[in-house]
Amino acid sequence: MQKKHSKNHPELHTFLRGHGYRVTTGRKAILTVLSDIDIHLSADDIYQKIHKRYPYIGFTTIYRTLELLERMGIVSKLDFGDGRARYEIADGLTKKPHHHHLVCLHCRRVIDYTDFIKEELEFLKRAEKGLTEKYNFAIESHVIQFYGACEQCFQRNEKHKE
Amino acid sequence: MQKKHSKNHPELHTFLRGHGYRVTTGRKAILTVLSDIDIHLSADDIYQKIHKRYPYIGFTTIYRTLELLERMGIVSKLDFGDGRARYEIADGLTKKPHHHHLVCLHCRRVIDYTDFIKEELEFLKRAEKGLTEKYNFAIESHVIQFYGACEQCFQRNEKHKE
DNA sequence: CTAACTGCAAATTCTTTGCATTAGT
DNA sequence: ACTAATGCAAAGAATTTGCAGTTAG
Repeated sequence: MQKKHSKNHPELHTFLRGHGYRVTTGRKAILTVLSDIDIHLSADDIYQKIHKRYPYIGFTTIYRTLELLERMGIVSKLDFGDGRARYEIADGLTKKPHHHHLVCLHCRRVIDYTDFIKEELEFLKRAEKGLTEKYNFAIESHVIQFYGACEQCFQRNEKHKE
Repeated sequence: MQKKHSKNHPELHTFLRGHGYRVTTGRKAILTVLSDIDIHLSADDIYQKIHKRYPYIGFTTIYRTLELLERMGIVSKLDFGDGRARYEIADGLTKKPHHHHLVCLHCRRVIDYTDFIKEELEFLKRAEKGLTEKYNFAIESHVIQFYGACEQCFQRNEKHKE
């Protein structure tokens, strides 16, 4: 159960110091939670997780840290359409492969999936090339997301129809 | 310049009455703005547009109407990542072909594009089929969106580097 | 030491809600 | 007339900001 926060993220240290930022307890703690959980977390999720061990870290620090980490490309900000942002370790900085999200509109559960990435990449490559040429738009990122009903919610709904 | 609000949306009348809802001035006005502009508008955009002619229509009505129209599949709610929702006439209820959005992260401009829809459909068809089978997830909608730098912002940025 | 960072509380912004009143049908 | 719909003002929720005190390097 014990973590080694101090030495956990040598990259973080490099990243931050390299840009003149300081490596603080709060920043390490926040990154550690994100790494350990390794799934999209809201600011509040992070607050809850950290609060036990670091009661003095407030939302201000969390939001400011997330903004910083996002700016540095270490975390990605996600939106699942429920009015609160989620954050996860950026693609490429985790062992997890590139993935996307299936968002259940009924129970708000989110399923990560890593399938069809090859097809997706093919489509993206073409689209990005074409859009860049046609609109002179330099694509930096994309969002591909599916919304619908997860198995449980779908079944529950089917039952109601009977 | 003159509009014929009253007879503008026979479909709306059918839709609403068919579900026991009433056809009110506010609802007609809001749908009319969305149809006339035919581009993603925020609640505030809509408020500004109709406020001149219908000063008594407030945000409450706008939000409630948009929610209703969305629930009925007449308008789509969009998210461009800037913390405020946009709304546009749903695909299929407008003459415009299926489209997606390029969002400039720097000036927040949004470009509609209708290219690569065939490739996209192919990819989506496969992905949806596969995801439905693998996760028993009933896909209802999807979001495909590109973020980046529009021509102007990109050039401005390049200049700074020199 | 000193600039970057933080917590706190207050402010902002978008959106939602309760309730008395108004207006479709 | 009977209810759905509305306006108003107030509440909510997520996020941001000003500022004075704290801490990393």
